[in-house]
Amino acid sequence: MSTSDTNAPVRVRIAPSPTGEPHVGTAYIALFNYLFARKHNGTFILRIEDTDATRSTPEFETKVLDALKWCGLEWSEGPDIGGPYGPYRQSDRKDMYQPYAQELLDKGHAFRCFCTPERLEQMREAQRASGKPPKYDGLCLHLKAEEVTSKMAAGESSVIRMKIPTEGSCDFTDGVYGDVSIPWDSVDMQVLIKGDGMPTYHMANVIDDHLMKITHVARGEEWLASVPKHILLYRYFGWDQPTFMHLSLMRNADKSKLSKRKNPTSISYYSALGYVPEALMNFLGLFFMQIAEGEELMTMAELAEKFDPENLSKSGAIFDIQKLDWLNGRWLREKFSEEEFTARVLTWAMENDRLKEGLRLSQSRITKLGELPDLAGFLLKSDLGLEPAAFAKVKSSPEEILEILNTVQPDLEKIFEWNVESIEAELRAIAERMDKKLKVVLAPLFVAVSGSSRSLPLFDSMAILGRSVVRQRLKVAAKVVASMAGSGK
RNA sequence: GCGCCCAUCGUCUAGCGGUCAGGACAUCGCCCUCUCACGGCGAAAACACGGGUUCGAUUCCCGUUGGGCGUACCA
Repeated sequence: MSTSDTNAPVRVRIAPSPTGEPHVGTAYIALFNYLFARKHNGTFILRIEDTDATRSTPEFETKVLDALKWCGLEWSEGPDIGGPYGPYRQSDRKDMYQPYAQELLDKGHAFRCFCTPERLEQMREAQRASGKPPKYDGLCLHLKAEEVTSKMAAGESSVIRMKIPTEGSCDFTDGVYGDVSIPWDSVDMQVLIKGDGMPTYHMANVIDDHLMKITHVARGEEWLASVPKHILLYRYFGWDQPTFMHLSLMRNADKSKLSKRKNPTSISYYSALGYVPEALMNFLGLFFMQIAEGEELMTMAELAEKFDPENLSKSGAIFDIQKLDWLNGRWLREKFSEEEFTARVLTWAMENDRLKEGLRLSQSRITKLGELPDLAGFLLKSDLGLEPAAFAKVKSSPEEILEILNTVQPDLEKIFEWNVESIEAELRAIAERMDKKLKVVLAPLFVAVSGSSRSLPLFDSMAILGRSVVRQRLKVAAKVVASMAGSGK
């Protein structure tokens, strides 16, 4: 199988999907691509993968772009600045995928499938029950052309699936993992075009990478098992395939894939706490080079210099916040002049209007300016240092507080757009559902979020802090209260 | 369950047949010092297990165990 011309100019991309808070894992993969491009005098591009119309939002897209810019990872082509291979947002490319899907249909490499999600679910359930791997059973594989047209004419919803070889295996060389062999019978007949006409990741990704002349696809290890589908598509289209490089995933302390449930994963969480982007990039960059001995404090330029994509670790590294802390501290005291440091602090305090909003909310609540740190300081603190005593003024029992915290946490995750109104609406709904007065539900939240019962308005505070910081504070509070519940208040 | 992948101090790692298994973070101790940090010095701390191959395995091969990812009309 041919791969891209090794003399072609290097073009790499970061392809985030705007379906949630910008993730440090995205920054990690983006940094790799960015450094790779720099190393090879190549081009680093940004493409928005918003083919999941139900979860993607323009707000998240803006946040992703902002977060990546905050990291200092600048792209040469992207949805915000355009470029010769645009558009760079897959939803804007929707119509481009149809002819390719038709081509596969015409060549017999793909077929229409009219199975309902319900049937597919039942099918998988049955397969699982009988100990077989869940896989499309091929019901629509041999529909006659007339059947397809009549079903289409009848307005039946359909998807397009790709055909997969039944024997042998897909062998390929990964830039990180080396030779990999995956049997075809473990590969499912992947949906290429969804019922809503949008392509799936697999389809859009291959077509866009080809059209955008991407030479190296560097992405998370979670995609390794999908490579056969992608390679097969390149073959079906008769295109050269790029070089694949799968990066081991960053892990939670328990070694599972880094997730917000177990760890703060939002880039905005780290910026809110006062980590500087240089330190975060320095920290993430350390995973892409082998420092046997010597200085680990590095600027982006030094990272690019020492970057070594040839010899990457294949096992996932735990996101070690203590090492990040150490690096961040060193950046603060060694890399910044007094002036630079002061400027950074001011910029940070004003980020997201944190300080400005805090002052606005404080004005009517203080008699002396000196009360500000106590009243609004929680908006700037990285750690509340919460102790059981902080809950003294909350009338509920520790058990009830814990119940409230544990109910609120998952429900706040459901909030689509994080703002004062949506937070208030959700919390009122929770109180109603729990059949408690609003103030009863809110009382422990004031303490969890601000560290005190005397505080700024809760909904505003939560909006200013941002969902990732609030998530973490609720988690910490639950832990503190749980320890009280055990020993009596 | 099935497929793929991974495996050195608590954590990140160096090692690519012969090393007292090196460094960094964290931890602990000492020094510096008006406190706390910073900084300096030092300590403790690892080759998952079992078979091979070899004069010799952390290193190469095979198993076992453990872990991860995937198994969607999500990416």
